[in-house]
Parts: sequence; structure tokens; C-alpha cells
Amino acid sequence: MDLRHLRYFQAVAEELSFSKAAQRLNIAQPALSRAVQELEEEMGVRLIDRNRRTIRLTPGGEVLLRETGLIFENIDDTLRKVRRTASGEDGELRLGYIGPPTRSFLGPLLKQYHQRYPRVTIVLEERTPERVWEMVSKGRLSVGLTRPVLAHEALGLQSLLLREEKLCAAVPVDHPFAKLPAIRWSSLTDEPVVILARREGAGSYDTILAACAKAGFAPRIAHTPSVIGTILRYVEAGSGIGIVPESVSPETADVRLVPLETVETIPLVMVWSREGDDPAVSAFREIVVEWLEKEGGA
Amino acid sequence: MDLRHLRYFQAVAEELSFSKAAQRLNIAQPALSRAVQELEEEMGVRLIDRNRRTIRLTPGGEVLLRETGLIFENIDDTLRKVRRTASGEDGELRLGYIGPPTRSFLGPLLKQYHQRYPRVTIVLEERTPERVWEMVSKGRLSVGLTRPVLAHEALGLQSLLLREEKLCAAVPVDHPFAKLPAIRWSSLTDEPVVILARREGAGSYDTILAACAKAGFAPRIAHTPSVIGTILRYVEAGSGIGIVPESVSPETADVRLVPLETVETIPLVMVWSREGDDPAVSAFREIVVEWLEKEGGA
DNA sequence: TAACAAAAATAGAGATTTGATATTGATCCT
DNA sequence: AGGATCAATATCAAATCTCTATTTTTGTTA
Repeated sequence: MDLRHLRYFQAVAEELSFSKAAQRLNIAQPALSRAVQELEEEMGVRLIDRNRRTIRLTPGGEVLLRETGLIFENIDDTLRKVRRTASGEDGELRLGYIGPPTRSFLGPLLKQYHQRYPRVTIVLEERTPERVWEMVSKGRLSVGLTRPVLAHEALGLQSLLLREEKLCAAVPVDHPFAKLPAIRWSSLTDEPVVILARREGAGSYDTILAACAKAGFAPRIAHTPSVIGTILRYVEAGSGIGIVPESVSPETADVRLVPLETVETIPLVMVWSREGDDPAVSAFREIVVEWLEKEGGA
Repeated sequence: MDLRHLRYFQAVAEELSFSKAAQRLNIAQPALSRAVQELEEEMGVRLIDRNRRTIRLTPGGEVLLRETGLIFENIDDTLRKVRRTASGEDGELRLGYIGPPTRSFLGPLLKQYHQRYPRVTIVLEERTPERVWEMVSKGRLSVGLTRPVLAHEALGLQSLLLREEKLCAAVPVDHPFAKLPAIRWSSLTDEPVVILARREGAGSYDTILAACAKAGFAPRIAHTPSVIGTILRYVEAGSGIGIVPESVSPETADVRLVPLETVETIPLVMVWSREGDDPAVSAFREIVVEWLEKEGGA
């Protein structure tokens, strides 16, 4: 089957004249005659009655004329859909993220993205930092908002720094530290500390240990839970001092966040697969870059 | 857009390899490379990532692969539908008919037709004999069951004789004629008669007048309604003797049908357009011919 | 009824498209 | 680094498509 044949047949069927149709198609009349003959031969069906001077469609021809329109519409729709997908207007954005550090800006960001690209389906997956890396590298996610992880370049992923977050101490309100404007790392020498487990790979573990080492001591690690929320529970219970990024909100009056001096930061990044550049991802990246320029990573 | 390009792209996208796809399509690999390039250029969209050794589809390519299947299905469906229409399996039969003379057999005939060609939509139109002729000749109906009409060959219509019906006298039960086994035309000399209007063209008008002339008299025509039912009402009311085909059923105990001697008949025919032979009509004609052979026009 | 007029079918030549072979270029795997 | 594999490019041959010229068919008119 050849679309050229269908186009030609459609013209003849609509004009009910080979010569007029040929004019409309900007070709000579014999070419049309042959094309329609070829189509009829291929389908094994006579489509046009040419006994009379004025030609008519056979019942098969009537059906084909009706269906031909649908076929071309179908093809046009497909073309449009493909182009939209390639331009990022249309598609699917599977976004993985870690909860607490993104809470403040993810909503507005997605809202803006959806406004500009309303046809893109957004799929959200909240996971732990290293799960996000893994899923992005496996292609299960198209973008991730997460913490840097040890071997991040090795996986063929690209990343963009979103912000640097200062580390703070989370202390119970009744603790003497709670009244200070800032705490020196060395003050923590004899305090039991609660930090994220190293296997979560959020980067904070190694950063914290390095900061302590720089301050000349090795911290007494009381607990290493795998979720930030749990750190706050420990602090609340008086089991130690938590060390968390500034973006964490205690959600309870019993815990206060106090800046740590000297300032140590852990980054928040966006990651995506280097290959197979998904236009929906590129579009999202542009939105993020705009947001960074405006907000300055605030 | 060219279906060849789509077919080739589909093969490559499914095999995820140009060489394998070329094998499957029985063409050389360079031809495929070029065809896909042409498709990409035409659509203005890169469809396949060929950076890596193993190729991958771009998001646009994914969409196109999905849609390509639908396009080909659409085309296949169309082809089947056209072929079915051309063979008479599929289509529309617009059948016009006159009521009373067809009542006895039209139902079973249509049932049989529908059983053999279940996909044909049957549209029924009950009209007067001449309306049926007119609609068939104008193409509003594809077949008609009707009485012969004066200029029937002139309209480019073809016809087939279904049966000859004997003319009968419709008499009130209390009339002396009602007890006779048959009535001679000459007996009607002094009776008022009720027959169908001539303009209805059912043929009976002229046949009846000819029969009377042959019997040596001119009938006293009391009324000439345009519908058979009305004739029976006149007879019931005692306004005269009706002359109708034997197929008419009085539907009331007050009227009896008595055969007329000598026997005069009026034909019932099937008509259809000579040109544009609709396969659904041909199929119906075959059913009718079979029925005629079996029933013998009884 | 014959001649004319209009429209589609046929024939043959030239142009475009499509495919095959040979070769080059790039990437992955030892 | 070298070999192997796969896609891209170049060039040529074949098939297809379209054009011009002409014939055939059909309907109209004198």
C-alpha cells in the first residue's frame, strides 16, 4: 500500500473527475489513471465506475474514500504527537526526590513546569538519596533531586548543583546549647551525636566526620538512623545532639536548630542520564536553571 | 510521508539494530540507514540514538513506534472493509417495497439474507409502487419490490419478475357473489367497482379496464383510492365491488375475495439500478433467485 | 444516425527514487 | 593497541513515476 495512491484516489473521488483531480494535484492526467488502476489492482477491488461520462464511486470506493480521510488524520496526529514529544511539549517526566530538603521549592517548581508544559505527565517518586541515584542510572527515573553520592560520575549521569546547605545542630530546647546563636564543632567533643547512616550515602556522614576531625576530635556517635525524622525523635528524647542540614524543620517546639561554626555544607543536586536526552527532562532543566538564577539558590 | 519509511523505521525500532532489521526486510543495510535518515529529516525529529554501539529510541521514536502500529492496523482494517464491501459481505441494502403483496414472503427473505450477510445493514422503506420506482431510479433506494410501471425500461433500471397475481373481486359477505366459487368479468357490468387510482401506476387500472373491455362492457367506477386498504373499506361499506390482487388479505370477516374468470394477472417485480452494481444488491438478488427456484413464485 | 466533443486509457521516453556493492568511520571488547 | 562489529557514505544499476503524444470510449448535437 502506498499513501501516494491513496492521496490520488482521494482527489479523484472528491472531484469525481480524473482531469480535475490531476489539476488539483499538479500532475498530468495519465499519471492519475495509472495510479488508480494500480491501487485497484493491488486491492483487488474496482473503486471507480468509469462506464459513464461522469464517473461514480463503487460501494467499495465510497468506503475507501471515507476511511482514507481517517487514515490521513491518523498520520497527521501521529506526526504532531512525535514533534511535540521531541520538543518537550508532550511526554512524561519521572521525577525522584528526597523529601525534606526539597519541600520548600519543589511544589512551586512543578507548578511552573506544568503551566509551561501542560501536556507532560509528571510522575513523582519520593525515595532515599541513594535510591534516587540508582533509579536514575537504571532509567527508572528521568530526573532526580538528591544528595551527591560517592561514585556519581561513574554512572554516566550528569548533575547540576542546586544549593549548598549548612549543617546545623539539632538540640533539645532545655539543653544549654539551645540558647546560643551558634555552636563550634569542638563543643560537641563530649556530646553523643545522632547522624544519618553512612550507607544512605547522603554525603553528610563523611562531611561531619571530616569536620570533627578538623576540630580535633572524634565524635561519640550515639545512633545512625536512615531517615532524618528519626534523628529528630532521638534529639527530642534527649538521646543526643543531631546534625542535619539547615533545611530540616523540627516540626516540634522541643527541638531547636543551631548553626554550626565553622560552616560546613552539603550539596543538593539534580541528576539525569547523560544519554538519551529526554526533551521533557531538558525542559525541566531549563525551568530549574531559571529558578536558580532568580532565587540564587536561596 | 511514505509508508515504506514507516515500515522500515518500525523494523529498526523493533530489532534495535539496522543490520538485523535489514535482514528481516530482505534489503541491504545502507538502504535502511538512508530511509530512516530521510524519515527523520522529513519529520524534523531525531528518532534513533546511534551514539552507542547498541542503538536506542529517542522519546519521539518511542511515540512513533507505538503509533506506527496503529497506523498499519488502521490501513489493514480499511483494506478488509473495502474488500468486504466489494464482495457484498459488508454494506447497506436500502430496500423499498409495497406492503400488502410482499407481506407473505418479505420477512423470511430478509431473515435469510441477514443470516448469510450479517454485516449488511438493511434499511426498509414502505412506499407506493411508483414512489419505489422513482426512489430506485434516483439512487435513494438500492432495490425495490413493486409493480411494473409504464416507462420502466426507460429509467436505466433492471427488473426481475417475482410472481404473477390473479385479480380477485372483493365483495361484501352478504352480497350474492360472496357464495360463488368464481365470478365472470361480465357479471360486473352493472356493479359499481372500486379500483386503485391510475396515477399510482400499479398497473392494475389498465389491466382491469382491458379485461372489462374484453368482456364487452365498460365498468362503472365508483371510487379510485390510492391505497389498497381503502378499497376494502369501501367494499365493507357496501359502496361497490373491489378488484384487487389475490395477495390482499381482507382482515375482516365482512369482505370475501372471489376469483375472477377469465384469469387476469398483474406482476410483482424486483427493480434495481443497472449501473453502479452494488454488491449488496447482487447478493440480495441471488437470495431472491434461489427463493424463486425453490418456491416457484407460489 | 453520423459527426463532434470531452474525458479517460494507452504507449513510449525521460527523470526521479530506490536498492545493491564496496568502502569508510566509529565504538566496544579483548 | 588491535580486531570485530555495526552504521554511514559513495557510487552505480534497476525500478518506478511522470510527462507528452495519441487512441479509445462515450455522450451530445445537428
